[in-house]
Parts: sequence; C-alpha cells; structure tokens
Amino acid sequence: MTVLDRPVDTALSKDRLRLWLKLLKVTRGLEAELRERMRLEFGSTLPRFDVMAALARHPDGLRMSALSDVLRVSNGNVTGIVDRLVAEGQVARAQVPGDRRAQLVRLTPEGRAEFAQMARTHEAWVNALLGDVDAAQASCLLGGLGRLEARPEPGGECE
Amino acid sequence: MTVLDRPVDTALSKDRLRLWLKLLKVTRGLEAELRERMRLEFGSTLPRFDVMAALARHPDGLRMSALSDVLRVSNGNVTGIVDRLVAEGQVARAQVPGDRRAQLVRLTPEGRAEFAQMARTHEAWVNALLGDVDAAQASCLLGGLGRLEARPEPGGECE
DNA sequence: CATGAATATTTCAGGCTTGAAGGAATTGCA
DNA sequence: TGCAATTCCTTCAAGCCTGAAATATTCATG
Repeated sequence: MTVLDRPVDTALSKDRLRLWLKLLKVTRGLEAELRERMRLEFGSTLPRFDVMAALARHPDGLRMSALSDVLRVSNGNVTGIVDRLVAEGQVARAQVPGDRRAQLVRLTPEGRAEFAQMARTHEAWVNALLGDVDAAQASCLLGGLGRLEARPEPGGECE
Repeated sequence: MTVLDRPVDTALSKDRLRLWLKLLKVTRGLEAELRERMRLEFGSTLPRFDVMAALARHPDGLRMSALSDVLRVSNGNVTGIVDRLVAEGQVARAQVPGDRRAQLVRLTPEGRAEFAQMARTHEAWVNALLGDVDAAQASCLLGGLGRLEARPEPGGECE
C-alpha cells in the first residue's frame, strides 16, 4: 500500500523512534510514581482521580458518554470506574429529566472535598517531580509536544 | 512534613502541571493509535511487542527477572505475557543449567521472524505519526525530556 | 551438614482497558 | 401512528498491571 512495504531506516526515522521511546519511558516512569503515591496517600487511583477532576470542572454533572469523551476512554471503562466511586460515596448518579437512558454523574459534597485535597497534593507532587524544569523549558517542551499530537480532540485544543 | 501541607499555586507550578498533563495526553494518544494498529495488523499488543523487542536485543535469552527489570514491569506481569507468547509459539522457556529456579526466555525462530516484520512496520508508523518533527526538534525534545526522568534506571541511561 | 536468609518465579485478587454485543429509550420520518 | 435507525448505557471476555503471598531453590554461615 504505502511506505510501509519497505524498510524506512533513515537517520531521521531512527531519531523519531528514539524520541517516541523516550517519551514513553518518561511518561510511564512519572505515571508509576504518581500512581503509587495516590495509592499510599489516598487509597485511590489515577483513573478515579481523572474522573473526579473531570466532574470537578463540571459542577452541573456530566453524562456517562460525555465523561468518556472528555477522558478519551471507552464507555464500558467509565461505567466501572464510576461504579467504584459511587460505592465509595464520592460520586452520585442522577436521572436526566427528559431522557430515561441517560445518567448525570456528579461529585458528592464528600467527593468534592476529597478531590480538593487530592488535587492540591497531586499538583505539589508534579511540581516536585518536574523540579528541574523552569518556566522557559516548560513552555518550550509544551510547544514541542504540540507537534506530536496524534489527532485533535472533539471539543477544541484545550478543554 | 514538607511543602505538601499548603497549596503551591505558583505560576511555575501550574506550568509544570500543564506540561505533565500534555505529556500524558500526547503519549496516551500515540499509544492508543499504535495499540490499535498492532491489533489490526498483527493481532498482537504493545506489551507483547515490548517483550519481543527486549528478547531480540538479547539473543542468548533473558531470565524472567531480567526481563521484568528491563521492561520495568512487575514479575507477575511478565509471567502472564510470556505465557501468551509461548502459547503463540513466538517465545520459548529453557532451563538454566546451574539454577533450577530460573528460566531462560528466548525468541523462537518464528518469533524472531515475526518480530523483524513488526519492528519494521512499527518504526514506519512512528515515523509517520511524528512526521511533523524534524531532526533538530527531535533532539531538542529528547534533551528536554531527559530533565523529566523520574529516577535513573538500574543499568545506565541507555540499554 | 543444617538451617535461616536470600533469590527466582508463579499465583492471586483487585483494578484498569478495550472492543464487541446487548438492552432500553428516543428520534426521525414515512 | 408505526417502526427503523440512532443514542445511551451496561455487560462481557480477554488482556494488562500491580502488590502481596506462596513455592521452590540456592546460598551463607555457624
């Protein structure tokens, strides 16, 4: 079909591959560190934190499908995570008035309080883990990473 | 205890948080794309590809524990992935002469051939997905990412 | 040599993730 | 109105991943 039929093997291709492997290694390393801290400090997980963060930015609640769009994760996945958050009392489901298929998911007051604490601590962790990066480097890297974006998300560049 | 007791909230802290979120988003996006292609094109997965790549770089084989060190994943995880690769015939376990606890894992000839094909295609995919990055940008980003490394790995900077 | 410590691996429970299939409700349109 | 297509969500099987416990073997030391 395309270029894929024969070896690529240019120096640039190798550089890009190295870049990708480095990106993967750095991200996985930081993620593992944050995951462990989240577990030890809060008995929680990054996926749960992500869901709570999305809900915190939408005080009126989000439908399951909106949640899965925002987080870019499958529908079934969101069902499971929300189930656990409901069991923990940090999130609640409500009926949507005009549509009996849909669910509106919201943080409970306890969930909101817990999230505030987690978010504060999480930011401090990231700040410390990226302690070697100054403002100029951060904005430079941020720009560089913009070039790597696979596909633009549905709702604009930043949500 | 440390800084974590009160809010951080400097502009730099927010910049670092934004950088981390972007890193996560870019990496997850690319990984999802590669995962899907690996599934459709080869009926395989990234974790299996990672194991085969590690074994391809060690023709004499690796012990289970060495494999989990190199890949930085848990022992039990490697057990499961290798089980599946053995079932597919791409990898074989062998006894270590002097130590009846250990296993030496190697690519089979079929595994080696399959991996060569996968690696070639995978490099082309990455090359295309990172098509907007030229050599100078790649090396700049690579250097910038070096600052984000959480902890140095056991066996040096590059293996 | 015996035996306790260390090492190599597997097993397990719990959770995340996907893609596919299924059920229920709504919508569009003839 | 009736009914097909669509939308919203859940369920499911399969796989990935971790941390902890269990097994088996080797090592070290008295």
